[in-house]
Amino acid sequence: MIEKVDRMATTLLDVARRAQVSKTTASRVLNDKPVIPIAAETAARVRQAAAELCYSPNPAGRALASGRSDTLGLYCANLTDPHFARMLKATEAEAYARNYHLIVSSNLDFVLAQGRIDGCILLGAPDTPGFDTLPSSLPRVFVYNSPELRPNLTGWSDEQGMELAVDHLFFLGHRRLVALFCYGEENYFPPESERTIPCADGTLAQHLKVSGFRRAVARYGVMALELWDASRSDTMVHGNQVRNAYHAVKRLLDAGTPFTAIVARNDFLALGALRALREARIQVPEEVSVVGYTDSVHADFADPPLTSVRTPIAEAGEKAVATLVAALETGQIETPSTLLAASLTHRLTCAPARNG
Amino acid sequence: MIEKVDRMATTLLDVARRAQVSKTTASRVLNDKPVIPIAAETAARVRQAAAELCYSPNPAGRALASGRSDTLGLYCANLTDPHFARMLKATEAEAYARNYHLIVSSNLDFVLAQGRIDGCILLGAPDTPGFDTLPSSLPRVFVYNSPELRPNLTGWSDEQGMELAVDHLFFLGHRRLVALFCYGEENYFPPESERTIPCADGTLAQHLKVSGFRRAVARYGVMALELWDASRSDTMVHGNQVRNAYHAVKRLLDAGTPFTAIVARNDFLALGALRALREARIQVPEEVSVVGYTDSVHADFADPPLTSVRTPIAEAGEKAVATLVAALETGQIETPSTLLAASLTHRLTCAPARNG
DNA sequence: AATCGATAGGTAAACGATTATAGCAAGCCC
DNA sequence: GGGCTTGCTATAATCGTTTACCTATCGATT
Repeated sequence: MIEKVDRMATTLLDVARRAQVSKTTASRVLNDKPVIPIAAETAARVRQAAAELCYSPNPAGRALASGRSDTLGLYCANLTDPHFARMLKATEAEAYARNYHLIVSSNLDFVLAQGRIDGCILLGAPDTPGFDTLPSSLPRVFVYNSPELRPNLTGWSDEQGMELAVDHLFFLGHRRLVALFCYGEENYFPPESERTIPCADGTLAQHLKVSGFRRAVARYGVMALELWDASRSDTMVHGNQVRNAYHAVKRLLDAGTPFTAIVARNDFLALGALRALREARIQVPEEVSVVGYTDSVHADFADPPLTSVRTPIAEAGEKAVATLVAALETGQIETPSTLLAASLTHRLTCAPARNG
Repeated sequence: MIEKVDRMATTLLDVARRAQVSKTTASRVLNDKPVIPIAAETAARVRQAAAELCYSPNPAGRALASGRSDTLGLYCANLTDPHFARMLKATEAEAYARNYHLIVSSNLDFVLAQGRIDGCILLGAPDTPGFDTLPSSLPRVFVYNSPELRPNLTGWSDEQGMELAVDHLFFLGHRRLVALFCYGEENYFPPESERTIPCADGTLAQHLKVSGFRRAVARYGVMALELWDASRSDTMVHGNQVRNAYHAVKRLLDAGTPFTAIVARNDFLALGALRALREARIQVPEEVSVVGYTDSVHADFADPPLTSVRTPIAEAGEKAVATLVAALETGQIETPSTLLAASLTHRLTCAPARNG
């Protein structure tokens, strides 16, 4: 049996009594809402009483009366994703800086329960399963990779990110590039219709990266080989991706195909490539340059440390909070959209091409 | 200006009206609390009305009236710690399985605000700064490494974990062990008084690991060398730890000191050791075995994949939820304590000793 | 016919805030 | 001195629930 605990928490009434004023006055002082002027001396008395009693308002009472909770919801299907972890800290800090709280959950119902939050940040595209239950009056920001502006979006373009990688290699003199993607059978080049791979979180896994790579390659007119390895991009078994990429690159080397740089669709594939190169005694970056994608925790501990495209997910989280708060304070439901730029984290796997 | 949005949410009263009963009856049906018998036909009518209106109770109203929120708080100072991420998922799942919600935050005030949660799980020892503000009536579970049972603890012993590593190596025939710790100058052996290194989160960083190592080593009578590298254990600059361990092991090899296995205080130090061994063309595990600690995400992607002591943090999270829920349902404030066992995740860096 | 014990369900008072509205002085003008 | 500001404070309704307590009906028993 759960008993009603006698919490004996100090309430607004306690504060008011101690300060010899009414609840109204106490509330107004503490919320600093000078709709009506309040004598400085009175205000000081209230504040002191609150401090002495260690008063902190009951969130439930406040939410019920005011209709808002000063809380933002952050939904992410997979809380253990390190990519998400990077966003989390920045987002929370930004929310607190703006005097909002943040609820983090992978349970959509919880996040969206009536009145628990004033607005929400959702990792994933608007057509993610479950997002259709969003109350229409709830301000929202979707955070995901998108090549173009969409309603209520704060995101970045993986197309631009991939172009960045190719740009960098091109300017280092590389003219023979290999791209590592994952899909279907090795070296299987999927038809157009198959290139859009939906992820579990509703985002499109890599077709933006593919098109970004191709666009950049076409612009510079460099030679490019796409290696499609056997692991699905949406499998969570990253170890498999490392292994598959290792084998793909190994075979490429055995075949004697000439190339001076590798661009990978994610850091796991890049890790596999590094392993194959090391085994073949090919120096990175002196002989071959490698660029990963995502700038995950693994990039830093690769040997040598991996240069990687950094998706601006932390910045997206901050921006999403700012956007949401602005909307709430102006009473808007629709939020303006933003596209942030991916950047490149330079480590030790890129160098000028030798025979460039 | 924030305006009071006309949320038009369906309320209990709407349900009651539609089902032609009073709020009381509707509430009783929906909460399934048969303190008073209710006609099956009436209950069905209420449930149907609720379903038709997509009713979901307002958490604020419920919390205010009942004095509880069916929500547990999970506090962790650093949400981006991958070690914590591993716990998070399991904890959330366990909470939902028991019909509780989970609020995750690195903001203690938020977690502890009056009435927001019914109980809390706190990562860190009870003497962590800030924990002294916990309301005395709030059931709590501390999750941290402890060598012995303490009040309100759900944890594990790093002493036991370290012994496990030594056990394993001993049974594989290893008799000359090297332990990698981090503190002070390299090869500096700190006096007893300095061995207790408090971490940012209030836990004791490694003295349990040191004593666990020594105890096991003494039991088996094997040769042991402790390498204390220059990086502080509480620095978040893991890259430095990798580098320092690399240099420490490199120097050890250059000096020709004989050993057949390395035990590291964490996976970063083990990564550095692997690097030094590889550079010296020493085969792992054929010539030297290596055991890491924490079983972090990096262990899986090390080359070769690193055998590592797995701290039961995910299990601790689950257990903490179970403990807390049990306490809440019996109206207790104190929670029983549990010590879970660390285990060993076998990968590819351990093999029988050659000259064992 | 009065009483009683179930059973089924309603009334109304909390819970802790916010906030519209009313109230009360004092000062000022004509 | 009546009316109108201006400056402050109090009363009371409200938010959406839960829950202690009360009422009504009905058949069975005294």
